[in-house]
Amino acid sequence: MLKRLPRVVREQQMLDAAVKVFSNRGFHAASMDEIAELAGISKPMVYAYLGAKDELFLACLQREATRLMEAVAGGVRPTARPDEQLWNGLRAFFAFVGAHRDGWRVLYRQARSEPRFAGELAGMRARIVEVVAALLESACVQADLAGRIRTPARPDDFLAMAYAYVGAAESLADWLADHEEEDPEQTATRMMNFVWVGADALLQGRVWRADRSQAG
Amino acid sequence: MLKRLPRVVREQQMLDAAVKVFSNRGFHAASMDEIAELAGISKPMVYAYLGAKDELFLACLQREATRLMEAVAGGVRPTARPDEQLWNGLRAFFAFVGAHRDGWRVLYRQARSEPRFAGELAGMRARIVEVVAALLESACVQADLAGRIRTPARPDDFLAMAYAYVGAAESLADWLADHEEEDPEQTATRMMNFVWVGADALLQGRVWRADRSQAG
DNA sequence: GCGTAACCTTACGCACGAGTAAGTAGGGTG
DNA sequence: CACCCTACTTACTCGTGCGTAAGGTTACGC
Repeated sequence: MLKRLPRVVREQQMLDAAVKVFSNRGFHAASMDEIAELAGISKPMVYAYLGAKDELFLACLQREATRLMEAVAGGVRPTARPDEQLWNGLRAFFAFVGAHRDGWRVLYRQARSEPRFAGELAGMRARIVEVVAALLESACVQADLAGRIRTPARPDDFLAMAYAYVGAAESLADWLADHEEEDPEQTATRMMNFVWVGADALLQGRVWRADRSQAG
Repeated sequence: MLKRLPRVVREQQMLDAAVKVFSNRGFHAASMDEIAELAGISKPMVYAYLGAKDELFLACLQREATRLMEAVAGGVRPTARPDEQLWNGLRAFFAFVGAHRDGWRVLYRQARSEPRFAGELAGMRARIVEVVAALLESACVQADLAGRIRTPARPDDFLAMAYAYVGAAESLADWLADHEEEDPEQTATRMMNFVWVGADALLQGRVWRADRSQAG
């Protein structure tokens, strides 16, 4: 009719449309017809290029996840101090989410609630948690050299802490995704305060216990 | 056939079954037939007692949310110190999630990803965030009386912090829901350390800034 | 200028699952 | 014992939406 476009271009248009529709409707309620229509193409083209609904969703997932990872990795200088690395990573992360709210909703909500894709996502997530845990450990080692550590931490503790931090970040990101007016930079600052001050205190061996308010 | 049971009993059986199926399959993929079968009853009974699929899901949501709220409220002594209140609340919260993993998955994942129910859930969540924010503020006032505060905090800061904490807790709870072996008590301890030590440091006016590692 | 391959369409089959109509059986009350 | 109300069933209708068969059209190589 109007324009005949090469495959690669159409594929991106389809993925754009799919991410939008999946984000707004949810995986099941999203219809292939609506995705096709929004992409300005007919349904069989979607099947021809990107396969059935599952495969299409996975393609969305992978594209968005890759973009996110690249954005974060691109924002971090590996030679910087741990807190600077964290700060730059968080800035890049929240900036990305702020700019790709639909993508984030697909990644974080849809993929998670569909048992079929939860595994795929859990894997990506686990990698991030490990990176954060490694960052914490490196910060800890650094602090140890400065002679500030009082409680030796076990690997599981780093992992659990990293899990909690990642969860907190996701939660803030999720909030950001639904609040058009929120500034990603400010969200990142909040997260950084939240994480670093707490982490620093923890790394100095301060521990909360049930019997008294604080020790260390 | 076998047993004729009073309505109230059947309703609970149906809700039990519905929570399980919604949790395992997701809202859309869950079929009324499967729910009915698992409840040991035929489909029209479900419609007769609890209405259409939407209403059934909402009924699940409300039952689980109410139970959760009651469990947490029952665990907290309002006269205790803020950190003790928090500790008891977290203990009750994680204990509940550990004991009702299916219910938690329905609340946290399904409701969230279905735009139709997201609003309902967001309301419940907002109430929790407000409670946590109030707890933080009361802790802050208490600290202020002790003359430890150096940076005056604005209401938005409490809210954002509360949001991050709630997100971290949800994230840990979500992890707990998927890990049969994890002990809820330990999860609560981790969260408490994470929250309280960080919060205490923040309340003492320690702030992270981009230019230097720390101030205060 | 003509084949052919890539791009693109309309129009359908078909399964699955929500919701219902119509009717059966048990147990309490007169 | 006749009544009736509540618990319960089988056996359907019908919409919705995934996936496809079969065919049309543009661009490009030779």
